[in-house]
Amino acid sequence: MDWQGIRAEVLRRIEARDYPPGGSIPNEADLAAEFGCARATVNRALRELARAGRIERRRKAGTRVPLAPVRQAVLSIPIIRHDIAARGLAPGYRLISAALGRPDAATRAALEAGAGPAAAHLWHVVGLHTGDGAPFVLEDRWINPEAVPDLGPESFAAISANEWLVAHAGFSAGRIAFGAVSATPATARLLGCAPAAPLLRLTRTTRSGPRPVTLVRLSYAPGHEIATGF
Amino acid sequence: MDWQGIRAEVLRRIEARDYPPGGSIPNEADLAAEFGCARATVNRALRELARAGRIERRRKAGTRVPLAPVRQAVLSIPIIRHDIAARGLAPGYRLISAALGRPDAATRAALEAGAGPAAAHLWHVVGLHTGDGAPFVLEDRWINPEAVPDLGPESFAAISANEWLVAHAGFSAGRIAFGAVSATPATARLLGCAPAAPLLRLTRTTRSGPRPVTLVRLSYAPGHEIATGF
DNA sequence: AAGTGGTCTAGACCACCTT
DNA sequence: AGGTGGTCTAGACCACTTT
Repeated sequence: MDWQGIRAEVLRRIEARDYPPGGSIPNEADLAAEFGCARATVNRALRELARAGRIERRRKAGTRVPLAPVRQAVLSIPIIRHDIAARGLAPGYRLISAALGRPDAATRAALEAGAGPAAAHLWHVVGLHTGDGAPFVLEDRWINPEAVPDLGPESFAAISANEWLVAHAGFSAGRIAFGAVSATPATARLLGCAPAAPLLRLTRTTRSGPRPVTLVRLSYAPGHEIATGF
Repeated sequence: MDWQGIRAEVLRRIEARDYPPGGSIPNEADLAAEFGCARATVNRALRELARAGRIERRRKAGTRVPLAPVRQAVLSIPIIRHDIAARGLAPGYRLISAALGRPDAATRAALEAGAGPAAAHLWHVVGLHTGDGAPFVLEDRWINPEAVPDLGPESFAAISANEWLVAHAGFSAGRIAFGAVSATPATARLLGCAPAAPLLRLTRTTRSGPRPVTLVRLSYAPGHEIATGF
C-alpha cells in the first residue's frame, strides 16, 4: 500500500465514521503494522490529511478526527492573461493610466510607505484586461518605486504591470483578500456595466523579501466567480 | 541543514535571482551534496516549494523556476460561530425559516437532484448569524434529504444547520466559490443594510462520499472581507 | 537509453506534550 | 517519564519523460 492508498483508506474510515468525529485514530506505528508498510509511509499519508484539515495531530496526544473541521479553500490565482485564455477568449490589455500619485491612507499602510515625501510618489497604474474585446477585470495598482527603481511609464505600455513585475522584480506571496464593492461611475464605464453594480474585488499585496512592492485591486466584471479547482 | 532550512535557502536564491525565472535549479542529488544531507531531505524541501507554486518539477526535465508563478491563496473557512468569536463578538444564530421546498435549476444541478419528484422536496433552511446582535452573515442552505434521512425542522432550532450537519453527517470537501451580489430587499432587511448593497457571497457544495449533501450560500454583511492567513 | 523526480524501507534520534 | 509525531539517513527501485 502506497501513501496515497493509505490516505484514501483512512479518509474512507473517517467518512464511514469508523473513526468518528472527536475520536482518535491508531498511532503511526500501529497503522504501519496494519498496512504492512514503513512508518514513514503512514506519516506521509497522515501529514497530507492533516494539511487538508481532516485530522489533527499533536505529539503525545495522538491523532484525532476534528469535531469541526476547518475547511480550507485552495484558490489558484493565475496570470490574468492565462485565466482569460483558459476560458477560450482572446486576452487583451489596455493601459488606462500610469503616473506618480499620492495614495490614500489604506494603500500607504498596506505598502508600509511612511507619511514622508516618498509616500507622495507611488506609481499608480490602471489597466483593463479584456476577453474577446469585452471587459474582464479592471486592475488598479500601486507600486512602491523604492522597491522597483528601474520603472517608468513605458514599462506598462504593452503588457500588464503584473507581468512586468513578475519579469523584473523578485516576487513573494503576500496577502490576498476577497470582498465586494459597488462599481463607481468610472469603473462602471470601463467595465461596461451598470453604475453601482456589485463587483467581486480581489486585493493582493506582494512582497519582495521583507519589503512590500505592490498593492493591486482587481475588480471583476459582474457575475464573475473565483472557485476552488476541484 | 533540515528541510525547512533548505526550503528557505532555495527560496532566497530564487528571490535573489541566483535561480532566475525560467531557469533550472540543480537536481536533488547535487543539492543534497551541497547541503550535506540526504536526497530525501532535499526532496521534501523542493516538494513544498512546488506545492506553493514557486518551482515546477518534471521527471527527467528537472526543476525550473516558473516565469509566471501560479499564485495560490489558501483560505481557511472556519465554523462561522468561531469566526465571529475570533473577532471578539458574541456569536448568535437565528433561524429564519426551515421547510421543504423546490429549488431553482442551478441549485438542483449543484446537488445533482433530478427533475423527478424528489427534487421538489429539498430542505431549505435560512438563518442569520449575528455578532453582538448585529447581522454578520446570512446563510441560505439547501439540503438533499436523501443524503440525510433523519432530518427535520427541529434539527435547526437551536444551532446552525452547518453545525448540525457536521455533527450528524459525514462531510467531505466540496467546491467553494466567491462572487458578489446585490442585496435583495429581503436580504437587505435581514442584514440591516441598504437594498442593492454589494455583498460578498460564498457558495459551498459539500459531499458525503460521492453524493452531494448540501449547498449553502453565505451572504456577508457589507464590507466583509475573507483573506488568507498570512 | 538515460537522467530525473517520486516513493518506499528500516532504523534512528529528537522535540514536544500529556500524564 | 514515557508515548507520540517530526524528521533525517543511506540505500534502493520505480515511473516518467526527454533525448
